[in-house]
Amino acid sequence: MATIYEVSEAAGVSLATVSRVMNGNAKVSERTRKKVEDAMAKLGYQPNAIAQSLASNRTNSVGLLVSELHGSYFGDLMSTVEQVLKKNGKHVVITAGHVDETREKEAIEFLKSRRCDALILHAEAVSDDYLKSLVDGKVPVVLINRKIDDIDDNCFFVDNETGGYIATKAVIEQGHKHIGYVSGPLFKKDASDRLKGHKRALEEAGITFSEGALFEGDYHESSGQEGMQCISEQFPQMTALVCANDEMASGAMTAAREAGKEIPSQLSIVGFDNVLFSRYLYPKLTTVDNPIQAMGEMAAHWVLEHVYDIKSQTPIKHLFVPQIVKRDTLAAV
Amino acid sequence: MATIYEVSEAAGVSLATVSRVMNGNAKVSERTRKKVEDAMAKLGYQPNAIAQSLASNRTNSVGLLVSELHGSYFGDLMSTVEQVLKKNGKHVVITAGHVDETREKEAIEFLKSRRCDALILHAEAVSDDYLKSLVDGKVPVVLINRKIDDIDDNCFFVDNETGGYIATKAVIEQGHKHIGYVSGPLFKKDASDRLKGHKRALEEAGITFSEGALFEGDYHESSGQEGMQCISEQFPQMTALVCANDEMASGAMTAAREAGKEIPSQLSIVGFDNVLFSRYLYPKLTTVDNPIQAMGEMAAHWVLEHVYDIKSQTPIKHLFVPQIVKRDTLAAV
DNA sequence: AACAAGCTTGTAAGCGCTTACATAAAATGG
DNA sequence: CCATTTTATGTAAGCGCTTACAAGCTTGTT
Repeated sequence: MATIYEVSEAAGVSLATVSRVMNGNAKVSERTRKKVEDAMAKLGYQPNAIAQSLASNRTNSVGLLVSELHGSYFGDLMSTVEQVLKKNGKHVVITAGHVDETREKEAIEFLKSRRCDALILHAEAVSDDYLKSLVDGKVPVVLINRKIDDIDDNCFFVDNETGGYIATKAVIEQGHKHIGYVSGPLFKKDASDRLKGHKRALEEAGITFSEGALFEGDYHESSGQEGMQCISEQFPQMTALVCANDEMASGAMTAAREAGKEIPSQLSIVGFDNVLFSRYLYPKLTTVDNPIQAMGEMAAHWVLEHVYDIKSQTPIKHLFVPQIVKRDTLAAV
Repeated sequence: MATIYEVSEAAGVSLATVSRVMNGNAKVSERTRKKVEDAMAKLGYQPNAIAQSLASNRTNSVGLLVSELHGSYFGDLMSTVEQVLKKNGKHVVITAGHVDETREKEAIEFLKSRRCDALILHAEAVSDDYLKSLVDGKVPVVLINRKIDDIDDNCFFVDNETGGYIATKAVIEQGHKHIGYVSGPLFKKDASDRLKGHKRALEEAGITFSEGALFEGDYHESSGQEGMQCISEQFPQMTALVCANDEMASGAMTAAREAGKEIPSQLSIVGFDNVLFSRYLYPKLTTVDNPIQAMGEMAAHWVLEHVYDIKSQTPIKHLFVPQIVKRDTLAAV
């Protein structure tokens, strides 16, 4: 692997000059630029990014923490962030935190130790205080899908309460009165917010919430099945089921079918997130669009603007409002 | 950010000693180790991975190239590779090549410039020769889902021809004689191999292949829909459709339903890959399991063994044989 | 022709670590 | 108790770059 030294020798110029043509910033005469470029090409020279980073204190890479590397939701997030950043010559270093406090912290430490220029975090397990101190630290940090008071400017989040509200509202508008709800794990803020919205919609419509109509799942498909079974036992009059994400909605659909219920004629189902596969389901899932891609894009733009001084045309916005996506699993009672 | 120098000062020892306790390799007395560790804790010292890499010529990170950051197939791959490597203290740097020759090369150059200790590539667009020269280069490289003669030892691949064969065989065994096929883009080796297997199965059963029964798709859902429509026009007697991946199978199912055909009573469908959502589909998709996770695991183990000298218990294997997963979209004619 | 002003290039000091080598201290043996 | 080996620590030279600063060249101007 050729080094800058060999290039400088081959081109008959100093190290500094080679560095200059590499970075294209300082002024170099056409003739020497050409000489250097030829030498680089001849040697197949490839700058050592590690050495560059050490010397310049810039890595041109931003760290991205997600909970998992698989799954539509995170796939969409990673994909969007990478696209925006790559378009501007920056790179993404991705790590997974697996919704575990220790592992999230480790992942963040890793990103910091790699001297990422900025961090984009979808952190679910670490505390607000930890994140606050992180934001107060030296490396710029933004949070996705999390709102923490005092550091609102570093947060990009969707209004989950409203999301839960509109999901249930859509169901109520179809005349349903007996509505089940499969929530996510309630220690998660997004899950409890969505539930709160659900309850508000019920209340507003004069429907009393019943404990038997609620099942606390874990956002995975299987708990949607469980939830479906559990609720239909305790709350057999149910005509509609709202699920806190699409995975669980899919599980619920499977369980409903196994129980001989037709969707949507006998049971309406609404999901949340609008991940890609919700369109593949049969019937196509009515769901609440969670603008994860828009958030990822915003976060990336924030970083470009604040860290690399690359302004984008679109203004930065922090709060995203979810919208209902009506498809085929919701029908009038 | 404290440096090793400040730690050495605080602990009253030399740089070298601090480095030694950090790396835990050389011998350091209990007393000084304690002093250093205390100093580190007090200063909140965090080693600079960039500087470590430059000095040691080791990054402890392996590069992973995938085609996209979203999608079940790549999600599974990234997730598995990360898990195996992280368990052994190594990190993954992920990049996307977007099935484009230039972008794949750029992504690989990026990984090399970051001085990854090894590369795991799911490269689809670059040539065999390019990959061969890469393998002959200095940084260890393994290929996933690609077999290139002469460098078999660096390849982990599934027998796509057999996969195509067993998919079609399964259909034939159910008595079908009029079988459509939606292939992937035929410039891709896996797509053409699967088609080859399909043709072999037909031939073996004495069924003549008809051009009208074939549609060349692009592996995306929409082309499954197109394929379904196109084939049922030109080949209306079709009773079963084999698709070269699950996404297209899902699209085909949608199109079939829109055309009023019931699955599987009027039309059997078989997919390929067995991605996660194939289980969520209704009816649940019969498909060919593509052991992407197993391949990812193997590739990671290969790297651990060859680059980091960490042996695993399971022997390295290069060829993976796909298996049919019978679910609900395949019925007797 | 002499000189200032502007360009272009070179020199050298780091960036924060690792590691071969040298040296000092402790342990061993006769 | 001294010579010899072993063990613990320090010294200093890099790793491959960037970037102040200095120095050398061109110009244009008078």
